[in-house]
Amino acid sequence: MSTEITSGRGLERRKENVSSEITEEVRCPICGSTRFVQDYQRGEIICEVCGYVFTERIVDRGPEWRAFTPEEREKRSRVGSPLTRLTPDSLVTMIDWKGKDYTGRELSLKRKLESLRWRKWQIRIRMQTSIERNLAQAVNELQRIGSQLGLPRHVMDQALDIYRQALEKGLVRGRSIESIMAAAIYAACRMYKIPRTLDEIARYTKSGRKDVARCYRLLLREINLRVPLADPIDYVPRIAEQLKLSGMCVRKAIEILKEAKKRGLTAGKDPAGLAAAAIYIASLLLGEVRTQKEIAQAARVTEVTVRNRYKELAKELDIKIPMK
DNA sequence: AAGACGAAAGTGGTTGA
DNA sequence: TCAACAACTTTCGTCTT
Repeated sequence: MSTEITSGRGLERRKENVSSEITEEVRCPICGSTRFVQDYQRGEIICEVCGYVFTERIVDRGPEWRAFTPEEREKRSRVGSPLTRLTPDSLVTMIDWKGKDYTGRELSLKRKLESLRWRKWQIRIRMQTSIERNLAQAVNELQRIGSQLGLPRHVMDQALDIYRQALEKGLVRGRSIESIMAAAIYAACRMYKIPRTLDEIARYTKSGRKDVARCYRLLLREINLRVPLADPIDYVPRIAEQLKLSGMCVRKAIEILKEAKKRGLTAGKDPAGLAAAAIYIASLLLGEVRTQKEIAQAARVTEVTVRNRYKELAKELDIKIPMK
């Protein structure tokens, strides 16, 4: 495909493309789907697949729209505190389960069944919309945290999927959307072996690390997530990259860690500390010396931890550290 | 002077009664 | 809910290069 940026015609064509993209080819930024539900009353476009809510308003929908929507929309598009419901439960007609009509007369069996069915659907629909609304908020959080951490798309998808499961199981009720979402993100990172610590993720939330950790454990317990144990090997490339160490050094460090794992030296130890120690040893063996302090900073642990781990590893694996 | 080392006390989280 | 516990951090003094 050739791009004609220099010619006038090319520019025209590009303009056309852009405008047609906006009116027709809208894709959901979360799941990429092109199917949407339009909610004119609220002025929202909702992704049919993942429930993402576009904040852009739908334009030109009847005269009375324009009259009252701007501030309405202002109110609704705000992120943060929950929206006040305009129609409290007391104002909504609720179909009840008693088989009587409004005068108190018994209904026929057929009518009874019908009314039960209606009631069922009413509850279902209401649940559906509350889930959607919650999900829309959650997606906002996901995007915010995810973009700050620079997470790839498939991890965000996984996080959203975990969150939706949690929501459907009613685990979010009574807890903040933010912390459950943070926990889901953490779980997704672990599943895809993307080394992000709980601290890094919790840093971008208002609800501290403790809360996120509690939610994470809740998710593990209630949804049977298959999250592999944190592996120190996953941390190696990132730390080594920060320290500008060679590929040889990375390979050596991984080799050390594999051996350590085989001998059961890694259980219960902070994976970042282990990775740091292995890198330290590898760097000494290969003459690409870095100080304990540098490595500790890159791995986000203290020198003392690096030291303790490296002493342990060197002793147990019989590695002789060459003296400079 | 900088880095490595190790001891001691403190911290936050887990586990089991 | 509490205490015991292991891992990790902080701090600091000493030794080595």
